[in-house]
Amino acid sequence: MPELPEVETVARGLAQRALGDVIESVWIGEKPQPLKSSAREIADALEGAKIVGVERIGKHIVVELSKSQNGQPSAGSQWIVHLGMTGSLLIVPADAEMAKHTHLIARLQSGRELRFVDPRRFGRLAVRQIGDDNTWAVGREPLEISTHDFAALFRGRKTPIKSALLNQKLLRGVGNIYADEALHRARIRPRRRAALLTRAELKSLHKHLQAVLRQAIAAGGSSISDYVDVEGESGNFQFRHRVYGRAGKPCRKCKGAIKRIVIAGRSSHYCPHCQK
DNA sequence: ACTATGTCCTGCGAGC
DNA sequence: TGCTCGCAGGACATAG
Repeated sequence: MPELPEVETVARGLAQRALGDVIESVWIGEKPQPLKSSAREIADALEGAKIVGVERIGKHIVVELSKSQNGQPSAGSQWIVHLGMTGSLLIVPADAEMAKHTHLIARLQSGRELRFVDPRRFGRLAVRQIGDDNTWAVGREPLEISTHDFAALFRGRKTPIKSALLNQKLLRGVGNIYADEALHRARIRPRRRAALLTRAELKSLHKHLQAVLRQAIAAGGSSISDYVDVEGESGNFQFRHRVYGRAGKPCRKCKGAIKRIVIAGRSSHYCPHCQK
């Protein structure tokens, strides 16, 4: 499922392949749509707009749009895409077959199409004008936060460290896979109360979280479920998972069995020997 | 203010 | 083989 590294991969791919292209027209599917803004608002913002930037904020892809009306550049807007669990943004030839669960098609001036496909419909699409409230962009970026600020996030929190890592209001972009992987690398059990971690443990967690996210980005993300990048390519980081999805399998460090437990309704994987 | 839990949604795999 | 059932989980709503 798309977490920070996967969303970063998609955003980079989109920037590489679609920057400067113009959206000529937009088709949005019927049925309950995975939309935050209305279909009308989205179509109005996208049609005739040039893609002038793509960035990632947490798990959101932000597509910067620019329109000119009567030669005058109008105020910029942003198309915000959250992939949910199973969403993908794909750039395909216009004659490519339409995949099941395609919810939006943006026809590009270059002749290609940008399509949003999401079987489980946990994904969300929205548009906003520059200057609109951006209260959705809360939380700190895990790859930018200092060790000191990172440690401060967990002060006084009784919740398990695993849950705290998943809380997007604290850190944005960390999901179930990378929370488990970072905790294993930092040798911390997922159920430990966040506030009770030692300074050394928090320092280690900060270091390993950043490292695992960077390695995953370099590997094009983890293709669990149906994650693929804009060209439909899978990532490779799933082969380097040490705990996620490896319940019962031997720990790569100590050979003991990886355990699976449920924390706040989320599956959590760890090594009882290596993690304290 | 914080924490815990239920809900959404569909595909897939286990089990019979 | 063909069916049912439970699980997967990010964000949000709701309850405590």
